[in-house]
Amino acid sequence: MTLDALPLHQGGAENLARLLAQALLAGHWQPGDVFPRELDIGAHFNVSRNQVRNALTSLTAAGLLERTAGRGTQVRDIGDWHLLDPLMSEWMSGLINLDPQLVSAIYAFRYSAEPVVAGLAAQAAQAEDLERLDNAFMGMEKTANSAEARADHAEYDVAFHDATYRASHNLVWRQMGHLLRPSIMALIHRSQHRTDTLDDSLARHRQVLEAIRNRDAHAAETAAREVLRRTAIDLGIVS
Amino acid sequence: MTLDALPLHQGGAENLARLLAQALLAGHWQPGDVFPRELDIGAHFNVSRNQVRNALTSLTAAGLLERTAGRGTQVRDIGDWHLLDPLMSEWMSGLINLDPQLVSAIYAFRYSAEPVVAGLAAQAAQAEDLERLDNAFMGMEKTANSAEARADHAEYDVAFHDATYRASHNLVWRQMGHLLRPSIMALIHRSQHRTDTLDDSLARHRQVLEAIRNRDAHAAETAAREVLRRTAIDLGIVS
DNA sequence: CTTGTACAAATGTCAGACATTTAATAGACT
DNA sequence: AGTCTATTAAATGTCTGACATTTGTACAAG
Repeated sequence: MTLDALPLHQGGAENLARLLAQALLAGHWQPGDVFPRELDIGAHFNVSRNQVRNALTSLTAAGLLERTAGRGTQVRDIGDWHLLDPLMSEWMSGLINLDPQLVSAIYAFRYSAEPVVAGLAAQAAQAEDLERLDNAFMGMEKTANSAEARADHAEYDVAFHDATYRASHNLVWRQMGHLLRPSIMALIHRSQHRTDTLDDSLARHRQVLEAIRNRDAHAAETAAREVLRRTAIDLGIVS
Repeated sequence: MTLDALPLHQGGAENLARLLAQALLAGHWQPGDVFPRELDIGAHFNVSRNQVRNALTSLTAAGLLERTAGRGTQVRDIGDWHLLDPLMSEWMSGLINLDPQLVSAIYAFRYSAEPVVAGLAAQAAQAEDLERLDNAFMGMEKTANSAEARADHAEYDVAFHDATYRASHNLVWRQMGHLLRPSIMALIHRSQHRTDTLDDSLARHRQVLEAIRNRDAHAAETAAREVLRRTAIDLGIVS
């Protein structure tokens, strides 16, 4: 893999890190591949070696690369990537073509975790949490039937899940929800959205909301599982 | 707060970052305080400005600091810290006096998450996973009855939980297990360890191991919950 | 065939100058 | 007196070139 396929970069050093990270996340390099040298990267994008080093430092901190003096830079195995690193989270936002292995791993995690979170939310939710969930759900309803509001619909969908994590009133789960934001967004963007599937998705979200409002932890778990089953169908993981 | 109270630093730039981070985690600076300038830090520790900048870059990435050109470096609010950042995890290891609020939040998270993880492990564990769990458990047994092997016992305990997360064969859960390592270690160190409670703890861990070996997801969930109930008692959260 | 040496290539580090951003200050005009 | 503007100082951000250190390789001596 060479740098030629990458789009031209413009802006600060953060953009360079983002650009390279997204190429890695999309699977343009295989684990074990040697990464281009600092000077080559700098020459290709016409930036100083400093900026290249700053960008590579970020990628290394996120576990994407391994650098050793004299040997060069290598792409690390996916298992070593720091998926929960906020940097990673930021880079994944806006990225549509995720590595399929990542997509299924993130989906599997959410399928196991979100029912628990919804259950906790049913026990711990307060008035302001319910308000957040309500707003997000109403936004989803409002934007369901127009094609041009699709981006807004995705935002409300993410906001709904974020509000669920937040309603658990646990610091760790709340961080998880924040970190998963872009992943959830990516999953939503990969989903097929026809009119009938959207109606079904809305109905399942509504059941989560109602269960949390009724403080019924068991029902919330079940409903959250149903939402994710719908997601699996839309993703093409199952039919 | 000045730098004078900090121990002298020796070694690479990583040590400097660790030193400053642990000072922050110990509460030596209050949120909103201005952090010393690059040149002052460099002069105090007798290192180049480059090393200081590298260290501060790490702390900024972890959400501990906020730096703006011209204004200086500020300590961010605790709510903005990236608790799940691998860097943070590394810096927390070795710190014993965790914030009580943090302890209970982490315990609550584990109580909700680990049963699910154990269930996944029962479904997905392979031969090598069982071997890791076996080794960790046998280590726990071997070090249970001697006071001087207490540190080793804690290591095996942590290894057991890490192996459980790993056996789930999910990339995200595996990362969680890795990130929770120092937190789990801190919880173990806070626990009371008398002989009878240790026997009870061992018995409950054994049931998790057996359930995973028998591929019984439901039993694994229940057993994991029992292990954490024991932990809660040892922590003094419940009696 | 092994070992040692020299060399090349890559990342790591340093020092200094300069750029940019921000806040404070002094001064001029109304 | 008050307010706007220009200047200055202080901090972080960036660039550049040189040098240090680590690693892999080629080659020759034993």
